[in-house]
Amino acid sequence: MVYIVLQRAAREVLARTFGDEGTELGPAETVADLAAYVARRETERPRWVWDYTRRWYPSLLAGGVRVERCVDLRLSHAIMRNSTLTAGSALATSPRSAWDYSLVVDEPRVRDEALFDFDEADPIGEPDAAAEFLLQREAIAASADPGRIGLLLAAESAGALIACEMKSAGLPVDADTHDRLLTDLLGPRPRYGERPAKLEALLDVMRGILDSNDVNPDSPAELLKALGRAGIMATSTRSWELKEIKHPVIAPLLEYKKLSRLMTANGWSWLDTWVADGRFRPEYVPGGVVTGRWAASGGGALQLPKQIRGAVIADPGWKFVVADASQLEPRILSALSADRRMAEAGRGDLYEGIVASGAVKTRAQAKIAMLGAMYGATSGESGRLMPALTRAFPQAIALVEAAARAGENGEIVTTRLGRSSPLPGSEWQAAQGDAYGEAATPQTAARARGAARSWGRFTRNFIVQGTAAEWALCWMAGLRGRLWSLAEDQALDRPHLVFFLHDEVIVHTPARLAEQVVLEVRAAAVDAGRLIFGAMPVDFPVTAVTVDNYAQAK
DNA sequence: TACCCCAGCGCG
DNA sequence: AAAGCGCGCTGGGGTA
Repeated sequence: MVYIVLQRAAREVLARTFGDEGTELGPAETVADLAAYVARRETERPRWVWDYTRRWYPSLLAGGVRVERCVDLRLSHAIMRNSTLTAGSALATSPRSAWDYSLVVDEPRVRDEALFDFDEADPIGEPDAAAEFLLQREAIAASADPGRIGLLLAAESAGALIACEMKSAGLPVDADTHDRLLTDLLGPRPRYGERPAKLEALLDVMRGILDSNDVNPDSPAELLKALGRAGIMATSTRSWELKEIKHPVIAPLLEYKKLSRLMTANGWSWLDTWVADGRFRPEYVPGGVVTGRWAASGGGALQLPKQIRGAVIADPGWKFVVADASQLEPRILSALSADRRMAEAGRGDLYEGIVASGAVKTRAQAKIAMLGAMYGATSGESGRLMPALTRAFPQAIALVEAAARAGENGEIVTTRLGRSSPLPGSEWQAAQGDAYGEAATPQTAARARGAARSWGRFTRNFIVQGTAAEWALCWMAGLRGRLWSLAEDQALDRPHLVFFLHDEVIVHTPARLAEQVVLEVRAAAVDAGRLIFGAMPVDFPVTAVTVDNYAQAK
């Protein structure tokens, strides 16, 4: 494997080539035309090593240059700084440096988005990418499990490439259809600052029932008061609480809230702001969530409501292949814990399998029980089902229980591939101290216990959600390679990823290749399971459908 | 005016 | 069903 480390200098880019052993191959090169250089050396199939993919790759993509693989030094650094698999390495024990700052929200240098669009060196000074690269290679080599951490870093870096490519391609959104969907539900687009007809009509109905002409349903505090005056003693205006109340105003109010939400979050102004040239281009943020899931910013990409998915329409002659990993997190749990009985139950529909095992009576119960096991439910139906689930699958439940105990004790937990949880913050530590200190009271003890359990629920879920995120990254990285091989056209004329949502992807593909894409999506899922869990016989079935618009996928 | 926090709800 | 995990966005309402 050849690694080419790119480094911004004052006016140009410096490229240094390294071999597997960390030995430098040949002299450093000064690069004037980066896109041309990368395109030329990409034929060697190197790993491009750079500080931050989002800083380098968009301009390459804009120049028509796609790369197969990279090392994102900042994302890799963030993982190895915390991972129990690299604890004790020079990287993990060194003081915080520039390599630690990019993912810290409060860090002033990243507040300025322009920094990343800027094709020049950071005026504050460029950290030495080659030195960091060698430090990382050393940490991987000395790791307790180089294979796992290496796979995680490769998958994370592939994710960084995919995030840029998806933004570059964009998700196709049809403005006219979006407008029609809104008009059907809300009435025609109102003038700025006005409510659409449907909301206005519902408001009239509510005001009539409440006998109040100035109630503002958009203000929870005001609404609560108005409900109180009408004799409705709710403690909040949350929909699920209102649903339990029998009163004529509830039905129009719930409908108002639903439609109002659509209007504000994904209405006309959403389209104006976030969709341009028929494409929705959110900023995906790999590693943006503490568990390793992606975050996104700009238009709420990961919350695209079902109501408007019909406006996500494939180009003429193209299709969407919408694929999601069925029941991913419980399957991850059975693989992580090597619980063969749960793996057996997951041969087909996992929840039906749990019913067949005799643990619970209905599919709905199986689902609630599994969610409770992974989230740490203690009460309600979910809590009541736990003992039966534990009897049926002791090995799987023991794994999440151990993770919960670790968190309650303030310890770290680690995913399958090596992403470790953060330590609880100083407030948490202080609360634990208060429970035993001289000033301890029943109140401080209860607060400490509550905080401990809460952190335990976090670590319990961390290993499952985090390992599921690793699976999804491996799935998507493998799929990206497979899609690329399906055609010989220009990048955007080949099948390509346009959307990712934790356990679901959308591929935009020429219609003639859709059937093949479905096969690749499934094959990539099989690969991902093998890569991460080896011979452990856990199935990761994928539901994949070929559609013209996103709403047609269930 | 510019921020910050909260309540509420969308997604997995 | 409304207890338990992780997010981002909006409008309201407060403070500086």
